[in-house]
Amino acid sequence: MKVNKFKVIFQEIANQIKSGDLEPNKTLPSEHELAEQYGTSRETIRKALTLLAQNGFIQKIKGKGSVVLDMRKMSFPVSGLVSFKELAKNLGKASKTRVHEFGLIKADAFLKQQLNASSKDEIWKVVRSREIDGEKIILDKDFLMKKYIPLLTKEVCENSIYEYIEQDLGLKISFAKKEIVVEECTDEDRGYLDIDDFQHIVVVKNYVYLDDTSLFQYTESRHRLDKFRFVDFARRGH
Amino acid sequence: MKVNKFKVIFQEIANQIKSGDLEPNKTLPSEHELAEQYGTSRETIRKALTLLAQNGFIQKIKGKGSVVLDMRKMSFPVSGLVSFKELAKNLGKASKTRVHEFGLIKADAFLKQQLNASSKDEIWKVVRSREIDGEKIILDKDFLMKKYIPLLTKEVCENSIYEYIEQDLGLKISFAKKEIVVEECTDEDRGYLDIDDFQHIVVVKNYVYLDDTSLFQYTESRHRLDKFRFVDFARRGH
DNA sequence: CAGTGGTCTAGACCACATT
DNA sequence: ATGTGGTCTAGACCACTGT
Repeated sequence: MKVNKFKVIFQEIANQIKSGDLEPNKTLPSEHELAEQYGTSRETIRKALTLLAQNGFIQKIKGKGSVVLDMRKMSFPVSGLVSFKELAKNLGKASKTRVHEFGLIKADAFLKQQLNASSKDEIWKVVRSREIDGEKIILDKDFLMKKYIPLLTKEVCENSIYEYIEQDLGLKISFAKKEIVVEECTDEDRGYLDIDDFQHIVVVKNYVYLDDTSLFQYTESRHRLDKFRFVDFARRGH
Repeated sequence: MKVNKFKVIFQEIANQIKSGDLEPNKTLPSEHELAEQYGTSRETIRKALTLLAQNGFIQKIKGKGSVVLDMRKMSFPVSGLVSFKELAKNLGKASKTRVHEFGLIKADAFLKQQLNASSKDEIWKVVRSREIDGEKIILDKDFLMKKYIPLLTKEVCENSIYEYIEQDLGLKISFAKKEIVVEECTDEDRGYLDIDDFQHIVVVKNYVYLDDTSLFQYTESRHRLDKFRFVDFARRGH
């Protein structure tokens, strides 16, 4: 495993903040002091602190120092690019995944557009429902290019597709375009989820790319209205 | 105005990508070449490229180079921390703002919690509707601490509160916690917006902080279901 | 092999806040 | 005046990709 000093320092300080070991509204040691403590150069410390600032852990104030932000008020952002398994683990709730559809299909017009696929591309289609605290509230529809994922099994889909792709296939999931909209419920939604009387459903559309910029997955994550929650930390671009 | 080499380089390359001058899927000149071109050190070039990567303009690939991503497919993220005026300008649509409520109030229980306010804190309350293409579809409810914004006028609210805060007051809006949920429509929503038959409304809650980490604003931006759209660019686990 | 980006260093100068 | 973070430099070594 590759070690990066600045990532290690980022993690250590992040953990100290999460555990409350470093208290909100207090300042960290100065960059100079940290450089001495960790036996690195100041620029390396600065890379770690930049990561902390980007993730909402600290605020750097010129002339003063790096102030620890109150993460409780932040109720941590899960906005990025996380699999359901990782998310459920963070939430610490009982969750259950059911695979309703699983197989290889040809790209139709819709998928050709979403995935930049050609007519002869084969695509894995997976439909899964997610049950949290006894209610089926999320429907995940995944479409993965066979070109990049040659083999997929139902067992993998019951666990975590991302875990399989990253750990077993050694591919690197890198970035995604994410879009959140509200649509009318479909019969499919009503069939697989506990929709109650809701007429609409929140749809999170993801276009997911690998390391080498190839688009390999299109995903629709359909959330029951009342259970949807998206938390983000944003900085203002100056 | 302060000039930062790496920000200038970031802007220049970003503009070249936006204009199509630099084509998608081609690589930028190497960091070494760019350093020569701009007459800077390589680390400075790297800061600019890091910004480009974080904002979805390029993908850096070890051993190969920095590949220009296809921003058309990305249909520009407006996820961050932007005022409605900035957003409307980006969209290029006809928009109109109406101020329905404007005044100073005392912090009630709800606001005390949202803004960490005490009983004697005074708070500006502003309620505005936003009309786009002839339809009133967004209701913005703003609460600002008088402690940080001593004076506010109706005219400012009709233009842009952020512009006033940043340009006239010289305060720096720095970061925000953002939360997106769906709620049931209130009578207030129906009164000020063209809600049609929708039962629910998308609510974006913002807790906005200044430069010195003080929480100065709580905002609810209430969007009609069918017109809501949130686009984001996300990178996986740094 | 040469060329690329990734990490790290030791030092410099600046702008800002506090004393 | 001192200490803080912000920017920038010139160079080093590494890991990865292509030929």
